[in-house]
Amino acid sequence: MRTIDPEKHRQRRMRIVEAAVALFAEKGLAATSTADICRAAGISTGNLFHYFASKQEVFHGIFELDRDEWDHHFAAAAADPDPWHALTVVIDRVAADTAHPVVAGLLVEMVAQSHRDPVTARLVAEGDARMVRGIGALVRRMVEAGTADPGMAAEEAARWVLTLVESFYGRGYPEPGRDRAADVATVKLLVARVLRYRGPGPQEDPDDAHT
Amino acid sequence: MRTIDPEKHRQRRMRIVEAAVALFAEKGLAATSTADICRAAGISTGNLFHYFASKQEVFHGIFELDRDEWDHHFAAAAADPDPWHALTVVIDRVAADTAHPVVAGLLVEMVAQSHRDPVTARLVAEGDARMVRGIGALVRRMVEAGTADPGMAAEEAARWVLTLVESFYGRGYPEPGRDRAADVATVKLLVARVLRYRGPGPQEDPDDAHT
DNA sequence: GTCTATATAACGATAGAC
DNA sequence: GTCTATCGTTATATAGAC
Repeated sequence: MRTIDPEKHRQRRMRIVEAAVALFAEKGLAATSTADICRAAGISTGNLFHYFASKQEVFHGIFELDRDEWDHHFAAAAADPDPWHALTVVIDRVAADTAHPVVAGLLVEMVAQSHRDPVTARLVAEGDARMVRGIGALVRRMVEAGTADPGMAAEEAARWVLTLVESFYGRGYPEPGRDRAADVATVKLLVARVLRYRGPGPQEDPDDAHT
Repeated sequence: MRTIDPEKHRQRRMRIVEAAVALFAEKGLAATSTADICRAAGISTGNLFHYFASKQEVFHGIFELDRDEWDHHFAAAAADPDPWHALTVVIDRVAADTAHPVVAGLLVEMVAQSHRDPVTARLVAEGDARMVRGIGALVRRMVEAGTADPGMAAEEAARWVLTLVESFYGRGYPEPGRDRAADVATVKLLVARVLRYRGPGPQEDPDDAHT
């Protein structure tokens, strides 16, 4: 067999993508040069184009990194007997991921590119659909168990949960007064309110009875 | 007096900024050339630099367009005797603004730039602070009137309201199944839940009593 | 104040040696 | 497969005519 390496080629590609991630996050797609990427990846200037036809293709490769990871997470969530607990684990994970400025910067760049590049738009749409599907399955289980009553379709409710969770992306400016752990707790509280969750678990403040 | 035109100069600047808005929204800051902006503004290639020292400065000029407008809106909101009604007007306004793809594209570009340019970060922070202050004042009035009980400080609650409202920015991909009018209604519903609003007005579904 | 012309540098992508 | 060299283009910003 002469066909040399279907796997090694893929690994080389991913190595370039991983080197590009930090640059795209810091400077954006347009302001990052292919020479920058090659330098960060430890390859020579033009060698990138043996693995990708264009700079955009490198950017699109980023989405593959996310995909397998979240498929795995939602498989674990489906195996969790308590759907509310599984949802809090998902929220914690997004919060932990976006605590890295690189991830936060990359996510806003992805969304910005989604507004102008159809391929990126499709990849973002697929990523969102995966999140909505995964969260929606958890919401459905809560509704069927009678612990939540969002008053709308499960996947519709999941989209609004995702909106609250996306507040972790941040706005790019420092917010010294904010405590991330407190924000995570608040998101869980507000998600419970949005889903009208009333099952077991820390869904509302102890001093809930007001006047 | 020889000093010719403090006002005409300002108008010329704003004309250039307005021409640049659509380009920044469509292609992003880095991918938009100053020659593009000059062509759109109807001036010759280098003439832009008589009004702005750099392309970034043109981008920063965009924020001035927003500022006066929202100061005006929140002054009107403060004069509204019903704070919940005033809040729904604010929500309607953001929804209407972001219905334009240009505005939506521009907002995500602003947030993306905020992650890498300190000046933009400050301008975005000031804009957010203005929104939080305005919405927070309305929340405080509801709390004092006893019609809302968010269980947190008014400006903290306002930040979460803003998070829900920002879902109107969109994600850049078409969502054919979505109805914008329905989304606006849902945001108002969820804002009511987040604030635990129980005053007069359409704050919850008629079929609220579940089982 | 507005124009044309251009300095200087860097870009993405390709070609061909090894 | 990886390298060096480079093509052709385009960028921001400036200089100087009018």
